[in-house]
Amino acid sequence: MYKYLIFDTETTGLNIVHDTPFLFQYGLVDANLNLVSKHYFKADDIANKQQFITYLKQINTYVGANIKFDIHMLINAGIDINIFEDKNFIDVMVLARLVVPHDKQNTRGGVFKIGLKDMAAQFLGINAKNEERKLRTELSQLTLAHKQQMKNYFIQENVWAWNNKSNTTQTKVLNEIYNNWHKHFHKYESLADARTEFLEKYPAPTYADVSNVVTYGIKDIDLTHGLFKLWYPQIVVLRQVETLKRISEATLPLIYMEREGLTIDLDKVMRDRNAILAEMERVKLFDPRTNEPLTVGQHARLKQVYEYESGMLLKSSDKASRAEILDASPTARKVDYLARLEKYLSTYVNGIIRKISPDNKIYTQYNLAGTITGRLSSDFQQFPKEAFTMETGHIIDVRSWFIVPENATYMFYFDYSQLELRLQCEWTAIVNGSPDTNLARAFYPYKCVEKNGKYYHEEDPSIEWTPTDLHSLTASNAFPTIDRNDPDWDHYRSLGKRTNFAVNYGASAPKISEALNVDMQTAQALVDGYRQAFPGVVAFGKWIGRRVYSTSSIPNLFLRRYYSTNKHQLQNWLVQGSGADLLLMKLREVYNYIKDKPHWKLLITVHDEVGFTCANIPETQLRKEVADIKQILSYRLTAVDIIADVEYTTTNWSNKEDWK
DNA sequence: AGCGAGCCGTAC
DNA sequence: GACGTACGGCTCGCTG
Repeated sequence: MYKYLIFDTETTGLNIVHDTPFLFQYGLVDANLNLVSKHYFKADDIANKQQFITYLKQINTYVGANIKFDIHMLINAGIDINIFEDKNFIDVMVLARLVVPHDKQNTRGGVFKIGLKDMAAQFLGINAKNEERKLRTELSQLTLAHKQQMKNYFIQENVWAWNNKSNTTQTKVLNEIYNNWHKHFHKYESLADARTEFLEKYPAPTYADVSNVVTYGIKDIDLTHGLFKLWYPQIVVLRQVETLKRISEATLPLIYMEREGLTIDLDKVMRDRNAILAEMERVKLFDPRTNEPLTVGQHARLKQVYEYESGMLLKSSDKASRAEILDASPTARKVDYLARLEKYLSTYVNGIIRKISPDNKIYTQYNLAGTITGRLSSDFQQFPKEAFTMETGHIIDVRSWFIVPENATYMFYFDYSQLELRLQCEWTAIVNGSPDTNLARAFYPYKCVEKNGKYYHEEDPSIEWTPTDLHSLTASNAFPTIDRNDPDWDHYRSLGKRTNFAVNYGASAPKISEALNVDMQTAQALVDGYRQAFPGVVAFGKWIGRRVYSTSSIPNLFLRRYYSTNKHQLQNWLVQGSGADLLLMKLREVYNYIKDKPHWKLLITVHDEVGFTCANIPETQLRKEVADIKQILSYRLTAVDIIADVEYTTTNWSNKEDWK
């Protein structure tokens, strides 16, 4: 009788492993998508919880807004994770991405607001923002009171050393301690114990302490149902069934991955933090005109300073602009260094300290609806690859902080090789009937004749096949008079490489000129060199240009449809989105493979790579299973194969090396 | 004090 | 209209 179960939780916080729900809301929905009844119960209400679990078991399709988060909360509330095996997960945020016309989602410069309240306002005409505002206002009042209570506690415990200072100073100190402890704790060591004791005795207020949380929570069931009823039928109409199913099947693997977390070498993070703090203490920034202190974030003022020191007009204060006046501007040189220190301290060091759990792990959520193409997004996607050496010689290597967890021996990284280029090659084959020759020859001896185990170009058998050097090809087309043995060839090849990337992303000559800092004539030569090298890709673009006039949508290689007429962006979406859907599909397949092999655990995924931990198993078994996973991840297209390279480490992420 | 836009820097 | 997709931190201006 009930076909769909909508649920939502209100929780003590956002940590997917350590926070718990205090309120559960759910709704029962029949086959006609009508909401039959709504229910809620508190965490200690055993009888109602049992009833809810019965529904969880009976009903096969769950509906939610950011449903993965609520599944985590159900697990944290003690509900058996095995209940969720083989269920269907429908997330209204995912429905939005599949159903709302993509040109409408694509507010260039802005963001498509995908939060429940925003979508309810936009698509249901229901204004639920007031309830949310009321909730936030009340919580913020409770939090302010709690902050004052903390100060009083410090005074009472005789650890508050600022009574003789101005109110402004005291407020600043209190804010640093209360709101931004993860940034400032090194300045208040003598307070650390008292602060911990206070927070244990008097925990910070949460949504649980707010008066309207039940009405707020139950309203979310209505909003979620409203969007579900509006959009779910459209999934069939708009031919997104396969994609919704693929996303649903990737949901539980991602939940397991998210719960694994990343293990941090906190001691090393702290050592690096101290090194950065000391260096930032040494290198201070001042406005040369006034001697006032400056921070690297004051872009507008810094731009004035750069112009003052160099006598040149700049269009920005960013790294590229600084590069133009580096010799003339001491401040620009200082900012180059200081901005990097600041970035590493704020975003990586303090960011990890803010997020780290008592188990020395950091957790994240992979957003299934974060991108227009279908890529996952997460805050694990931008940890710097390169180490950076400070002027003191101290090396900051962010990826070295991520270590093999205690219950494992290895971390493995399966990284798709040239994923998007291969997908682009496949597209050229699909739309032109045969793949772009030079692109295909980068991957295999396409249109070659075999002789004695060697391959020779079909059109000129005197040329032996070697994988196309795509970047040199563009460069030699653009600069036909420059020989590959020229001492400056590396420079020209680098221009070719950057052009290939930029043009694949849709750049034309003006942007090439700007980005590569070459004149328009050179930029045009590079673009022409690209087009001469890859005529199949050019034809792919033209094909899209025709298709947008004849159909309302174009499917990617895994049948996710993009409802758009934007030829320029579609050319990228079809490639990037195909990679995204391949990854979603493969996450499920490797999940199925390791299901009966608990020594393997999903660890991380970033667009074209999947990471695992593995316990200490016999070498022959390990070799076989790594080969199996590599095989599962590979995918045979019509024109080219998608394959994964394998790397591993027994120490930390930075030390990973090729698996042989 | 809270919020949002804009800027910058990091990833694939 | 034209270098794609993201996320996080900081500053600044606006609002109440």
